[in-house]
Amino acid sequence: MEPLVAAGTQFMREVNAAAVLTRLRAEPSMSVSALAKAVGLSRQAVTRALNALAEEGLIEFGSLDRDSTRAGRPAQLVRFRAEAGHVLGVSISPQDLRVAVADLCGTVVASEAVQFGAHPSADEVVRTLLSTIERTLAAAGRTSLWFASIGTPGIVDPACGVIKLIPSMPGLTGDVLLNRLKEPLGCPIYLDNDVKLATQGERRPDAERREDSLVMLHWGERVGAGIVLNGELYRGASNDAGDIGFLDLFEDGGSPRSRHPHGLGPFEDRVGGEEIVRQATAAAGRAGDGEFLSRVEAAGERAFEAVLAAFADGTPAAVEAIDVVARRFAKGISVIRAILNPRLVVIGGPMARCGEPLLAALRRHLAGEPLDQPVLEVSALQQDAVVHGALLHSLDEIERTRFGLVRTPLSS
Amino acid sequence: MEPLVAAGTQFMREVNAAAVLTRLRAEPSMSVSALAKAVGLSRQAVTRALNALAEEGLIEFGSLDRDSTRAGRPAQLVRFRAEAGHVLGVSISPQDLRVAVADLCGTVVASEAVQFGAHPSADEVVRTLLSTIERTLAAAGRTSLWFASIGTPGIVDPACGVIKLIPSMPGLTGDVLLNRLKEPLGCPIYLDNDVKLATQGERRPDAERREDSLVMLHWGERVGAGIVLNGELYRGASNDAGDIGFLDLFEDGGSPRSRHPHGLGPFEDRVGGEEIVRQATAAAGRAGDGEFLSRVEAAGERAFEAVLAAFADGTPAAVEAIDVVARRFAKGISVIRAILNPRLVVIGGPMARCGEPLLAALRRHLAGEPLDQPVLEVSALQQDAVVHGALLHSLDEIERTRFGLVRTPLSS
DNA sequence: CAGATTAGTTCCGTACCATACATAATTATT
DNA sequence: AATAATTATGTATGGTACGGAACTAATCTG
Repeated sequence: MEPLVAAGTQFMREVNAAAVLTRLRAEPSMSVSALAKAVGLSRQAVTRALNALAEEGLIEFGSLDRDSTRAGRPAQLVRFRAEAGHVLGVSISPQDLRVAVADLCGTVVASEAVQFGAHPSADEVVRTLLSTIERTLAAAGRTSLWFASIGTPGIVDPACGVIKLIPSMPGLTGDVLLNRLKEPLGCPIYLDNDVKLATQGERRPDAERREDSLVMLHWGERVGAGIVLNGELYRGASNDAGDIGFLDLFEDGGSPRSRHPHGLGPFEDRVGGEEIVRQATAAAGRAGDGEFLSRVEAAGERAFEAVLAAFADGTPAAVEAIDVVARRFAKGISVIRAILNPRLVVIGGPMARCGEPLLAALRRHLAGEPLDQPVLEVSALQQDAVVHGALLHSLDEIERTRFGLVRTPLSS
Repeated sequence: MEPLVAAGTQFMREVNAAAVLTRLRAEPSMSVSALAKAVGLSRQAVTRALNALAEEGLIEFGSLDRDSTRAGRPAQLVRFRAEAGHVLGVSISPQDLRVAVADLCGTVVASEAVQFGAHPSADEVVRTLLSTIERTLAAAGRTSLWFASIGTPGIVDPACGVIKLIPSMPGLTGDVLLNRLKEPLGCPIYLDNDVKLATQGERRPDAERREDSLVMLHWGERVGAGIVLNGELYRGASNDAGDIGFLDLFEDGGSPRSRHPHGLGPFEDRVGGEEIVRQATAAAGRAGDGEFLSRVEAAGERAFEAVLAAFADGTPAAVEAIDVVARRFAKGISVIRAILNPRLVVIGGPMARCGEPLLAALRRHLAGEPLDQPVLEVSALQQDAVVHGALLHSLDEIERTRFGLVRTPLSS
């Protein structure tokens, strides 16, 4: 409800061009007359708009519609040129790097993933990123890049593109990433927390989006939530809404450990990767499963992944451990439910690999709750969730700034 | 971003009229030239828009600007006719009824409050409501009513104006209220839960509204929350977001009572009015304060209010009791903080009467939290919070439907 | 009282859209 | 095969809203 002003009649044309384009983007191709009928304008108004759009390269007049069985002069087909521009989605983590390029319809035209060695330096990350992006763009063909969205762990301020805190890759703190990518990419760059971007990727794509509400729970070594309400990401007053690692739900003093080991919050401490490993080894010790114990021991830093793999195999100690933390995690979900009442809760992050058995455990622990519980899912995209969310964010941004009504409004 | 279509040049005029009106509403009166400069249109365009608006009765050409010290022809002043229409705000509770009428600028021009006897019947409520509205409207003078918003306890579906569940006044269940008011009021009627309406009243009135986030915690016999995020009320997937009475934070089994007495949720059971009375009598028993005990006893159904009054007087047992529940309540706030990170938390409902001492207790219990905590306030409007929120909602609705850009768009 | 200054009004050209009519290309009918 | 019907496109005309320039109106200043 910004105070738009219709200064001059070209405003009208822009409104109509936006409407025509929006309608056309929903279809592979349409005739001018069909567009006019669908959009509610006269044919000639649509033609004018289409000419302007063709000038911009956003649409293309195709061949005649010879396939139609109907009588009469065949229609001139018009097509949205999805290849007129491309968007980039990037996911950065200490383990790997994922890059994808999509056209303006969201179709992924090229993607690549690169694994890092242990503890890559910031410079290595940036250089690998640049070369990977270059290769991916080359694979996508000669394209103009319109927007790039990048997800990283840690605390990010998307307004100025600055990484505030990133313990797993401290070298990326600040505007390093933005500065070194700005020139090579030559398009607006959006930086945000990976969980928040991934959450946007889980939104409903259809018309009901504005009504949608969902919470994505990243569950791994640490725990964090991305929150989408009324169809848009909610950030919170100081940009850390969804910091549920700091939920303090278990005051019964189950463990005598220090309050916040390694900077973990109370909830993470009771359901995160470290606790899962602890629970699993304890369970294995009770059951006398020396084979499993030594396997976890051998995994060293990757003990958590070893437990997850064992869970997939059905190893009893791992199953028992994950059931223990699932009970605690369910309590977190019930709290989120009471406050937010979301339609959907998606489990993402490493724990998503546990799949349906994990969901079953969570549902079991939630069964006694008095309120109706949200739909529970495991992220279908797994490791690609962040890249996917980043691509969708880029497309949203394009839609808002280039295809939307709010293109050249004069504000009062 | 609805697919608006500019069909015909009159669309342009409507957009411009809306812009002119929006600008004018921010000022007591303005000259045409000043408006043109402020809005970015030519003088003629503004004049045309003003003529149309004057036709509708929304503005008025006033006297010349004789106060101006500047040289030249004095300007013709234009004024927004706030008295062109009025809106109604109503609050219904089992104890009382509050009605207020405001003009289109939100200035309250008449209001009235009526106390009920114990347990009024639905018919009594409706009849009292009708006569009170009639008196209030009469006091406001000859006015046309544009919109009415009504807040009631219980579960309300605002989309269809139906009260789903209202244990304190079961006779109002269903569409009774809507049906009996529709004809006499002769304007759109909006029904919603009282806490949700009151919450909207606490939103920032300024331009930052779209960024604002706040939680209003109704704290009385029962506990519920209203949530405003990104400047708009958040309802949740099944319309019961903020049902924090059902938070289950205290699993240490402090009390051996049955799980959900009187339909109360676990959190309400540990911080609500009944528990406060229990704590207060227990404390008085320990301290041997027989005078206080008998005062509470004598209050009968109003024991909770007696304890609140005692707290205001500084009676030790009441202070002690409220400190106990404040500790528990603070835990609820910290959970809300971790998930939502709101800018502001407002305490409303009966407990708001405890004022600053209560806030001090809550802040004390929150001091140890690792995350920065939101601003804590007590509702300044107290019992008028719901009427105020209802008025604001009515005005918002008017702004959206009559003053906004989205007036007569053709949708595709 | 003349000139300066600011405000409001009138006229005209431009741009947009809608309606109506003419033309083009195809299918169905005779 | 010629003609009618159908559908899509292209072109002319009229109405309306905007902006700019020129003009009129009302006040102040010297």
